[in-house]
Amino acid sequence: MYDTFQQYLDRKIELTNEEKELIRSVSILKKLRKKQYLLQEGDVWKYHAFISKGCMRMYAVDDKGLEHIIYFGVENWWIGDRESLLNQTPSRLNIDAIEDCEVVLFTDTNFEMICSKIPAFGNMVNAIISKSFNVNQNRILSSISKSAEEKYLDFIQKYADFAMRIPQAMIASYLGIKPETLSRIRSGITKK
Amino acid sequence: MYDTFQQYLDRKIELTNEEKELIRSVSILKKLRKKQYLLQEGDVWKYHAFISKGCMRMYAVDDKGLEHIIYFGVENWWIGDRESLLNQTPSRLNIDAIEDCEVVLFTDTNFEMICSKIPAFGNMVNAIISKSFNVNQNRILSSISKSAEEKYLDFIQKYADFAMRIPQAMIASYLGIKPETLSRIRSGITKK
DNA sequence: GAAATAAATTGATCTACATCAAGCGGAAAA
DNA sequence: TTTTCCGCTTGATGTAGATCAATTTATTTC
Repeated sequence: MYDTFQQYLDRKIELTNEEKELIRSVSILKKLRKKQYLLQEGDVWKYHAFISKGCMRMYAVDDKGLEHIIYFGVENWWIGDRESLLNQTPSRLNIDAIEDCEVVLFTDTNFEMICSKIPAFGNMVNAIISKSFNVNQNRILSSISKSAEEKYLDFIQKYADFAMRIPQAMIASYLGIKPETLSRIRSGITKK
Repeated sequence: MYDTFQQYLDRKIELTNEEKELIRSVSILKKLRKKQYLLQEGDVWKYHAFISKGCMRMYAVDDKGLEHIIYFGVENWWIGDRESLLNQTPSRLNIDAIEDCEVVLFTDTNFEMICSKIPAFGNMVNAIISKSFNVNQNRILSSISKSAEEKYLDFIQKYADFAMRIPQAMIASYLGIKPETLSRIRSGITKK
């Protein structure tokens, strides 16, 4: 279960065996069944979570009870509510498993300890955050400037490797459109 | 001109006089007239920019020539294209001055040097990036889940301190709606 | 492998927002 | 002062996407 994470690390940075062991020693392995929550609205998020297997989503539920997905994560991606973690405030978000999943968790304290003891690790983390920032900025641009069809085409191109693992209704939610609309867009595309 | 930045630093972190001097010694002061570019599409962004006076915007221009504003910055905010900076690729974005502005620039090299020589500064930068990440994530949620009117009300509440300095058409662009629509929303609100 | 449940499609209609176009008021230029 | 421009408003109409509702097609579950 830890293998995927170790391989991920090996691809990103060079570590001594002691460093590897340090990281491993504070890791927490967790399995999640499909539909199981990793984080539930109202709870305070305390971790840094690496997905070693499966597919997850992070979403908010509005006053009308509608779900709005703001993030998907699969193998080798990180997931979590950084806002709740940073401010130690109850999360307004939910994270749950779209498929049976395995995750590697680090408490924030341990994670910070690793970052400071192993600079390469800290740098890797900063790089990931920077990249995520850019991804979000591009998504904002897309959301204010593109049509539903363009957003969908961008999505399946950008996330080609896992897009087919995600139910259409969830993709629609992520794009901010209705499932019916996405269905029509798809049938429109295949006709072309 | 440098005062605003120095005061900003003093509010955020404690520095020795030597450290202050180090930072100051590599700072670049720049004045911008209204409408002047700080970054133009196609150029590679090389800096970290702090706005000490005025109001700026960052935006993309689409194939139809329409501008889409993805960010506003005022006094005490940072601005820049982190994607272009990180990858050293030509920027797809423009940054220009909405009012006459003053900015404090640091080349990326000097900025990294400061971050590593003055850990408190580096930590401050990481905190800013984390916060920006959260801001962007909230904006994504808003954009996929709220009506035009809700987005506008959120905007003027969140950015009450400078919202009135920004032309309505630009606010509309930022929200991903048309100026006519925003005008109608506003007249609808005041009637209530 | 049938029954039950959930996901996706399809049609009819509705609405929020866009588009096109004209006009107004206020600031800047001449 | 007049002229020009620009930001904003207002009206008439168009349209992308939403809503409501009925089926069909997959997936679970027993």
